Amino acid sequence: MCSSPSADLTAQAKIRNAAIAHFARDGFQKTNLRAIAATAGVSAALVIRHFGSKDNLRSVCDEHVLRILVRRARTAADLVGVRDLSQEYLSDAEEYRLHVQYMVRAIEEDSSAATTFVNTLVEETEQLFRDGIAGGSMRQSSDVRALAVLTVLVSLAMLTIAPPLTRALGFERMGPDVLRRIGLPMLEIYTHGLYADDTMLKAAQAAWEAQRGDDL
Amino acid sequence: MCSSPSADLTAQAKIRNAAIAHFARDGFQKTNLRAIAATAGVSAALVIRHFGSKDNLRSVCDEHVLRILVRRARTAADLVGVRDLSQEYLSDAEEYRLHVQYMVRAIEEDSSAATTFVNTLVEETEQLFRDGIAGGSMRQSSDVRALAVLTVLVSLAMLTIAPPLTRALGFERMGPDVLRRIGLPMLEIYTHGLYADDTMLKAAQAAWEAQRGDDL
DNA sequence: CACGGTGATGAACACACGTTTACTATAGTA
DNA sequence: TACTATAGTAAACGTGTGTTCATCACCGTG
Repeated sequence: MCSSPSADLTAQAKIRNAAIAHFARDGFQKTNLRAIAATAGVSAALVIRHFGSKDNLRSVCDEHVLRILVRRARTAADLVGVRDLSQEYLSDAEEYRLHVQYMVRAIEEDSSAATTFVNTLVEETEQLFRDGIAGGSMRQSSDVRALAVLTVLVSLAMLTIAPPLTRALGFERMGPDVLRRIGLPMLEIYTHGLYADDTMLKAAQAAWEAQRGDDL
Repeated sequence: MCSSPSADLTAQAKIRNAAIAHFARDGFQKTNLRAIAATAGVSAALVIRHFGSKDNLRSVCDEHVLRILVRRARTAADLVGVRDLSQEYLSDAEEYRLHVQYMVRAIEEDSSAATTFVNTLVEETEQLFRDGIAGGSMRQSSDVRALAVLTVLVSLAMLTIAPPLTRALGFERMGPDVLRRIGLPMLEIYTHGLYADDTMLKAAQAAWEAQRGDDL
């Protein structure tokens, strides 16, 4: 694929890829142009020359990653939630992980690309759920849209577990092993649930009803 | 409580509270000392005078928030995952939300306080699960530790849903309404599961087994 | 009153970093 | 060859920001 370290790409592409890597790993703020230029093997001035400004470079990276991920999301929409994302993740580790990481950073910073990406995921997931419910492979839900948002949220959270969480699992760094370890319980919950009965659910429903009464 | 805007606290406390608010809202990098000083109603130099450096100010804030949250986590450990955290969240909105937000930022930046906080939560949750399983209120699990990490992860993710996700739900900003809307599906999943049968689980187990074979 | 010690300040310093500028080199082309 | 466009660079500039410095303004105490 195009994951070759620094092939004979155009300088623009090399800079863009370096920027994506840095933004994904360290965030937009912490990354400085000179670092991007260094990994791209060019001068800092050239970055500006080609992209105008750091902000515009971010926009270009946003669009680039967004296009790749959305295409992938659409083609891979034959399985649900954890399964599709984590399978993708496990299959093409490096590049995919980078792009997902990038997009999560974008979500944290609330860029417009993030909105598009999230909306696509949610839309795709919701449709998947409606089909699954109609087809009988999934349980009925009181709020399919909220369910879709929730599963997207959980999937994204799982794919980018923060270091403290991974260490709590006994791993040093995030990786396929971590995902396998934590994906199984997720699927168990998705198939069997977590509680033995519905007392928690009933209690929460009651509490929230009562509180809604208080509020208004 | 101590949530009075700018009572006759000592200057140190005012600065610390202002710093916590800014760090939680904008992150450590983006907030500058002069902004903190402004909301605290003092000069930037005084911040340094009292705390030595911005980094040390962060450490003090870390410990402060950590102490409060850990105490709260221990006393509130009578319910599980979503329930306890979100109930807490809904009951004492402002301050608690601020502290949770702060800690999530700390987790993102992998500070030592975040590690302590996460470990406490996971430990507490795991014990809760073991008790629940023994007592019959919760289902058996193949990996209780991973389950604990997962539920902590999900709870934290839910409490800090990013703007794009909340907008996908039709809300403008995160708040109690969002939490109620997304908490119910979470509890439904926790009690009934998501899938109608265990084909997904079986398939994933098989796929991961096969892939493990490939890897080694 | 004098006088240290403490809380507080504005101005200046130092550095990091995004950006600009002046300049070089290479290559296609009339 | 001369000209223009393109790709590239090093060095300088300007700004934001963490930090230091010299200096007040108190205030309790001898």
